Amino acid sequence: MVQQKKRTVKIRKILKIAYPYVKTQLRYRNPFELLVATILSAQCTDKQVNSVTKDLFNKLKNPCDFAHASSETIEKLIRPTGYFRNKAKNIRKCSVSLIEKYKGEVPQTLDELVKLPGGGRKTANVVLGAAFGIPGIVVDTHVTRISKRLGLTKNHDPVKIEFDLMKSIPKNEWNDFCLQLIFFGRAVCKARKPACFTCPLCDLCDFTDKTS
DNA sequence: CTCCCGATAT
DNA sequence: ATATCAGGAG
Repeated sequence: MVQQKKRTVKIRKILKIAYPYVKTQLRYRNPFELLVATILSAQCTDKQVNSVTKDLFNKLKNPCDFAHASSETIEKLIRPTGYFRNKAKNIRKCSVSLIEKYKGEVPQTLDELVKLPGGGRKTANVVLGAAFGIPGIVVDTHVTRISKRLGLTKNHDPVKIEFDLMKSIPKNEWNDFCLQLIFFGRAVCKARKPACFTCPLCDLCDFTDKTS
């Protein structure tokens, strides 16, 4: 629909003005550190991830270090991020896989990244975008919530939302657009108490908050 | 679908 | 006390 297309263009323009320079808040020095940090970021704030990765990457520097470390060692280092048993196990399996399949390097395609233990489409697209500059739609909790509120999708399935956004957003803006939604989601269009009164998109949005 | 789970905001 | 945080595996 033509109206819907124009609305999407307006939304993109306003978000670009509100968040002109977006970059992941996850701290990392190489693709492998970003991969680990992104696995740790599941159901956890970036700030909380950064608080453990400083010490974590000081002690375990590469896939080989993680592969040889015990699960207990990794668990202790990442505990504050939650889901620490699953995450420790996944990061170790992921490191083993990187060594066996890719000589310890992080692969640069979506198909290869999604097959790594502990990393799904969201993790894969974060790594592709931030570490390698390859366009990808990152569907996390913020992107899901806001896409629905703004009517950019009617779907609930993250993969369907990813493909809906791929169709309506120019490819060279996929990464920035998702990061803009995430910053916007943290500051304004929050899950719990959205700040609709100060929202720059309120005229383009039909969502009404029922919790306040 | 359920389970994993600590830290923080409300 | 409860909802939420750059989700993924079984």
